Amino acid sequence: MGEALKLYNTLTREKAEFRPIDPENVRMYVCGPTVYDFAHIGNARPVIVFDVLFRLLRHLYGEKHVTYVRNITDVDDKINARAKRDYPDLPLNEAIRKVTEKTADQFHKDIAALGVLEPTVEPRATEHIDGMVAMIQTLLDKGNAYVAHGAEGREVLFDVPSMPDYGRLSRRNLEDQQAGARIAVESHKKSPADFVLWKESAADEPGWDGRFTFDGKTETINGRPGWHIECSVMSEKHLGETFDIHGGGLDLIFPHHENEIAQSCSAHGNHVMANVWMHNGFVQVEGRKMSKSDGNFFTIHELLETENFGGRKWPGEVLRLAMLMTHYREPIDFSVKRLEEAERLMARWPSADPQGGQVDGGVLDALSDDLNSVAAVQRLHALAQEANADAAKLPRFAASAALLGLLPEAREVEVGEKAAIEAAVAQRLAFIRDKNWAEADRIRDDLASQGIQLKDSKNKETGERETTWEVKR
RNA sequence: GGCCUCGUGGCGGAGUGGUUACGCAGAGGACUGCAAAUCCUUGCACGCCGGUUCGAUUCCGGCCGAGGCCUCCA
Repeated sequence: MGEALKLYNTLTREKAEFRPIDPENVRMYVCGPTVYDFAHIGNARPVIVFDVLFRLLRHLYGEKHVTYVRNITDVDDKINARAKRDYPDLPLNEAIRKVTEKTADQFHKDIAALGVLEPTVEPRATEHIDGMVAMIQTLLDKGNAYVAHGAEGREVLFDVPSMPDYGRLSRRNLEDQQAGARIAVESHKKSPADFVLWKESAADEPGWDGRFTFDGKTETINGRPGWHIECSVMSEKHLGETFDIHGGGLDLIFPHHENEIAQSCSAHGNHVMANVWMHNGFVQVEGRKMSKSDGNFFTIHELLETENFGGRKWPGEVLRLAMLMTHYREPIDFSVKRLEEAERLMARWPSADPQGGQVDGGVLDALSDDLNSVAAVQRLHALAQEANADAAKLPRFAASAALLGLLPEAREVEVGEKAAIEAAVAQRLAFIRDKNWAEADRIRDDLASQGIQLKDSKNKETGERETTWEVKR
């Protein structure tokens, strides 16, 4: 038996053994994209990291015993702005639907190319408006929320001081934050840290009828939800009030995850939303965080399909491997050199069928140590070399690579094609015997352009040249 | 100003109180008509200053540097 799974928990800042609440149903929630624009490679990182964790959990607890929820945020003011810009002639709701559908489709296409499995559930914010209204009402009823008049209409705000544990995840103490911080003073808030749960919409903004009872009266506020409430509602709906793992990028610790905890725990009257909180580090460009607001980003799509990065396109599996060559909590400096190294490494890996193969214990132990994909990849590379030398070791390599989602998919070679290749190889050997190098090399180049890699060696006994071949990915 | 993370050779990165992984790239060699692949050999490091210690890259303290969060953000 291998090592027990250990995970680093942002809540405790310690690595500890993972014990699921219910091994029959291990539950994980990861914050997904806001669909208003192409996802960049920094957005891809949590998707890949938690995909590896998802695969590992399925391996450890069984495919049917893991529920992975990754949401799609399709309510957001950035989406509204994009809709107005891109479809000025359409009614707003229609324009918004166009933006979110198009962007979500692109996202799915992009991450599929990165070898990411579909989550068990992929809920959308717009499908959970009723749940949000209900949770907000609960917070109003319990005295954790209040209604105030902001600059753009009425707002339902979360009353941060009503939550004694607030700041536990991010280790912030609100008083100490104030000095030097860029917090805009908004006088309608009782406390500067209070955040929006529901915001009244103007006529040209999308809105839903939220019926709330507060201050002894019931009113309908046509509005839209704040960013944080959706995750509290969707995680509760699909995973329950308390679940095992909540993940996302480092920048979500505060305020997003802190606020989720405040909402969920206040609404549920408990102290734990998720037992383990995991956060991945950033993808950086020249030592700086890659972000849309700074404009220093590359989209997944342009890496896959254009020649904007390093003057060429990059296969999804190379991007995935490049990502896994650094531990998920460390920053990654994204560079051409890094992608090239990943590609070189992978080029030496055999392709094989993972069916029936046993996952290597070393790979499993590495992943079990807080998802140490670096050590896992190194072990995988060693397994690849063993498999290259001894075909009996192929299944182990293949099964291990599949656990990381890095299994090279060999192109199927049909019987007819195989015969043609072998004929060409024989013909080339004949040309070589005649020292007709030009023709021999032409065949070699020809096959290479079809993705067939030739490997020459010398027979030890006879001294004759022998040529084997394989399908390159 | 508050809070957090990090600092190992060209790059990616392990690890340990005392023999300094490993991979990639580089160099040299074997093999080859030339390549590719493969094999062998090889150079290069632990941010700085103190302390503890027989001995510290590893423990403690300080410093310097980098990055992040405190505003939308994976």
